[in-house]
Amino acid sequence: MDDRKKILAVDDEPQILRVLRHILNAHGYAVRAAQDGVSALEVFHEWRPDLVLTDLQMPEMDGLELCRKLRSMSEVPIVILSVRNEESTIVETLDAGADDYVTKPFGTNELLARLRSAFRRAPVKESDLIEAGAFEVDVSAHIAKLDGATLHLTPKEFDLLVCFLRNPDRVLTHSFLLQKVWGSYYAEQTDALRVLVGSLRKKIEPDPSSPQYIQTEPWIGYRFFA
Amino acid sequence: MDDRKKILAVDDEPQILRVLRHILNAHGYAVRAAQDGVSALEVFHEWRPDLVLTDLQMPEMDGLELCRKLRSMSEVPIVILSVRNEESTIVETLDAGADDYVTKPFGTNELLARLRSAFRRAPVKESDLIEAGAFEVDVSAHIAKLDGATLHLTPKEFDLLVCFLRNPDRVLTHSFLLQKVWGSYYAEQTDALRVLVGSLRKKIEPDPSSPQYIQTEPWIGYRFFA
DNA sequence: AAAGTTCTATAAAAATTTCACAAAAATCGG
DNA sequence: CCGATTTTTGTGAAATTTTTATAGAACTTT
Repeated sequence: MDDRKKILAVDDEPQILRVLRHILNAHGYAVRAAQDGVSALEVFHEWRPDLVLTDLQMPEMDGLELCRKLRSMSEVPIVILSVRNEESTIVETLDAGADDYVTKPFGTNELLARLRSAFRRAPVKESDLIEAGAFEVDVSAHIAKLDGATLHLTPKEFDLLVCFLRNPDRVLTHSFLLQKVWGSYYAEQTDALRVLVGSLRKKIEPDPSSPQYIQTEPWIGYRFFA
Repeated sequence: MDDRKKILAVDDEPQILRVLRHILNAHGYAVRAAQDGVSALEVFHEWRPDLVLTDLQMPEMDGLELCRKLRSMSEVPIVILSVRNEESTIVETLDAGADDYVTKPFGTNELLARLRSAFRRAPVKESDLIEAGAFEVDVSAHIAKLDGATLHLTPKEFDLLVCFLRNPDRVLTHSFLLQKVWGSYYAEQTDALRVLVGSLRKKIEPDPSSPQYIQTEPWIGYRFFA
């Protein structure tokens, strides 16, 4: 069995892809390549890489868009490799969910060290199937059931529920939830969080006005009991 | 309750620390500073920051050593901020467990974006358990139990209890408690402290009128016995 | 156009502070 | 040492502040 870590490299220039493949292979990674965002997503679904290393400038779907798409469905580590070094681009990309940003031309050893770092802090492959109490959730398939009945949740509601199911009993602060569900923390979004909690309660609580699963901890956040 | 994220900034130049403190405060972080690795570790233990932002070159204990020490005891996110930009230094530092490496002079917005990114992928704060007598408190999960039964405490009551549990058997002055629970000392707040002690007693004392855990030391403060 | 998300306004709830007054503790003059 | 006086403490309840819930409008995305 091949237990090498799997890296999906995305760049529109075949030459760069060749170089990357060579370097990464030489350091014990399994590599697959894609030349644009759309095909990158296809490979991602089919191959389930452990990390995505991508350029920004690409036809079909650029790196920023790819980043957002990936983040909406996965916590896979994403490292950007780009010639663009304007601060605004870097900020925008990191806020879109990228984990690191390396500018070309890149030092091979630094790139490898940054990849190791990205792998190190990657979430331990969380099981796709979560069962807790009457809940049953398949994360990658985006299916959530309560007492066997399918819940029809929007993407954000789904993310929020997963977040709760993975951290039961403990208080989850507003900022933690904002970060996990929205990807970054902006205090102004606490309104959106309240609304989201409200709509999730409507779908899972027998009596939303006296919640049994999602309890509010005033001033701090919310606490979930399965 | 202050739910700002706590950043420990470490640099031997006071001027840089001032700038960092200013920037980070302005963006909603709570900041504490240290000028060398040894005092950084002390602050870390006492304050439990959510992230450590450190320079490499420092007296007493340099950034690399600090990084290793921190990693041996915690998964706190570490971001390095250094003038040194040789690839070998970056590689060495990242491999010592740093999560990101930003070179000085730094773009403020990029630094902030990299901090957001580091926060985003930070693991759930490791639990910080205090057990004393019949009390069992997990500070980061905000769970407090007495004889196995969950206590339903408000944020200030919780903070006060933690304060007592961390300083058992000795007299805690009013001003000390005000400082710890309210974050600052205003003499007018002694009323609030009295009321708070009263409401905590109601929740933890078998007989609040003759307290066994929280004893008052007239003219001085309170003393807690687990 | 439909679905999802965010924003806004308002009412309700929760926590905190202030306040009044009785009880307890210390101070002080005798 | 003792009682009067002063200061501090405990406590209930009102007042204040802050946070939360929620409906519906506005905005975005698909």
